[in-house]
Amino acid sequence: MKEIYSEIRKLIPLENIENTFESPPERAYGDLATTICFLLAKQQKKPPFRIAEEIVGSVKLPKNSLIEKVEARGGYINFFFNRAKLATIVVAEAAKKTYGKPKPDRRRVIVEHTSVNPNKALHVGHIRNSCLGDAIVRMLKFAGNDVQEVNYIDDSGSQVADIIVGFKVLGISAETAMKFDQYCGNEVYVRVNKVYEANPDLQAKRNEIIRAIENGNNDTSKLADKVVGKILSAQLETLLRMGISFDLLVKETSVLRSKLWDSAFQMLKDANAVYKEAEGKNSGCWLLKLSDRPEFAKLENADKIISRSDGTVLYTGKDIAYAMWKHGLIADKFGYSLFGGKTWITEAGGRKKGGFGSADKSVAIVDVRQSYAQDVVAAALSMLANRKIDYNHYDYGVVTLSKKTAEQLGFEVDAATHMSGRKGLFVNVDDVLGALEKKAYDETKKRNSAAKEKWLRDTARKIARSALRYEMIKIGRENTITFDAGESLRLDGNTAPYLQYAYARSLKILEKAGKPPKLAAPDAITDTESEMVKALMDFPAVVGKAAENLSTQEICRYAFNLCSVFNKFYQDSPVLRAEGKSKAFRLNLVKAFATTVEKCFGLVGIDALEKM
RNA sequence: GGGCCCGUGGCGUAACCAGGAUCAGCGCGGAAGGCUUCGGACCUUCAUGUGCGGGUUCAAAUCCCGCCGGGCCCUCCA
Repeated sequence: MKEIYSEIRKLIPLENIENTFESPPERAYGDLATTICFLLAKQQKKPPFRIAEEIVGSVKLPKNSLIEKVEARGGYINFFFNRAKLATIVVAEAAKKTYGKPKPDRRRVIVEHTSVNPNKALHVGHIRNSCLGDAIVRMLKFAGNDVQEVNYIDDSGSQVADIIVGFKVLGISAETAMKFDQYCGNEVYVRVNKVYEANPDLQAKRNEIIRAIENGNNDTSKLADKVVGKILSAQLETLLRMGISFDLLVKETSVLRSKLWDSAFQMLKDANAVYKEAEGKNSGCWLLKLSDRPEFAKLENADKIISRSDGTVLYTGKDIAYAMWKHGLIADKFGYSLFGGKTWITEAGGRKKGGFGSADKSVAIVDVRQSYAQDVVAAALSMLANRKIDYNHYDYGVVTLSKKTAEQLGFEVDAATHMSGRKGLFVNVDDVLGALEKKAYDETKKRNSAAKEKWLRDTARKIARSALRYEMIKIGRENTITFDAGESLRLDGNTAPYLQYAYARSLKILEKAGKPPKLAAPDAITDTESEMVKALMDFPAVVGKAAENLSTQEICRYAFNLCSVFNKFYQDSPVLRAEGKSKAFRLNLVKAFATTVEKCFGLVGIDALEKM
């Protein structure tokens, strides 16, 4: 690519011209365009088209240049390359492992995602978070960052207490043949909430249980720890089925029991960031001082309660302590132990261990409804540090259920509706994956009737999870997703299987061809070949921009376009039956395609299948 | 009272942040076609669209202001 840009620079020695390149909308307008004349028009007070004409008039093309023609058109300067030469350069570049890799950013980044209350199974809303988070982890790793993938376990909140109420107070059996997270979320939690409605006094019991869990070291807290562990394992099983796992699980009880909160609270007091309310309705509470900050000043009651009048701490308070740990603003008080595989968990009795926390940057994947709470955390950090804290709330829209799907679950609604764990109005990820896997299995078997059962299952599993992941991250993060059980089972059109299929086809060609011959410039180049080259040429810019914005959507869009161009190419340009230079070129083009698609897959978490 | 997000053909989305060249792309659904083919989870063609009103600009889906619809958030829940 550099080669191309430096050629242009030689012709048109203007500053910053590299940043003004874009793809022309139509092939008749050339292969690359610059918008620099529109910028110059403002400075020079001349119409853009005149400047373009002047510049083009002064250009003298050397012989044998990569650039064959330069044209002014409506203020744009369009470059026409020798397409065969350009193709050779691009294909050679794109086949390299390093193609598209940005300059490495070595900073340590903590990405927190999923963070589902450990009292239920993951539903389709939670999985949007996990899919985004895992893709962001992948993108940051690609960019060279040292990434810690963390899941925050809110094991001291009321939702866990509700389950314990069910077991301990209502005497619901803890034995079940169901997957344990589903049993607790679908059955126990819903039942307990029904009892609350009929018998509000029971809620006092819950508050007792919450306090016992916070204090730790008693029968109730031990039971809660055990139940949480079992639910958490079941949740992680679902995530593993999605191809997602963590480096660390941070339990909220650890924030309390390790005294991390106490230290954080003391630091907040020392920094004069909090005060105790002496009178009024908030008497006895500790509040975070936000009223003098411009982003909160307009609120009616700007200051935020972080500690209750009975001395217990609110969620936001614990979140502040946790954020301080993320950024190394506080000493690491956690003990750590292994929680299966390579995943660590914070544990009161665990050992001291360096290497966690103290990141240069953190990204919290949390849905948009918590923007205010996240702003409070960020504000607290800035009050405590004398440097800029790179704390990022990555927000995204929620997932709602379509009218039809809600009705299928037995609820009467007049439109798409929010999910509710309390009411039992939700769709579990396990169920969606199950249905997707079944469908993918049938489709795969149709095409590979002789294949082994194990391979079929494995392939179906990979198709299913890729499809679900892609569905969750291919659209803009600010959009609300309306989940429809029927609609989501599609495996054609703009879906992961479409991409996987294109990839599998390309590998088949390469496999049949044997070792690809050495790349040589073809004598001529067809339109579809040229479109392939153009798509491959766009890769570095797309990845660079997507990594900078942490935009999963841009990678998805690029990958879809690339595969779609490949399918067209595949349709009208035979590779194996081509001859001589053309065959050599096409094979290398296919190879470059496969390599680039693999990178896209790696970035967003789609499985690259050789066969499907 | 304050703040955030969304509004693009029947449905779902892209382009908006960093305004530009064309039929405003694409997928689903609808209509019509394509296997003497390296795998039809594919390809080709057609129909239908920027919520409303102003402003800025040579140029607005994009920026600014005001409406109208929908969703969300703003202290002892998480």
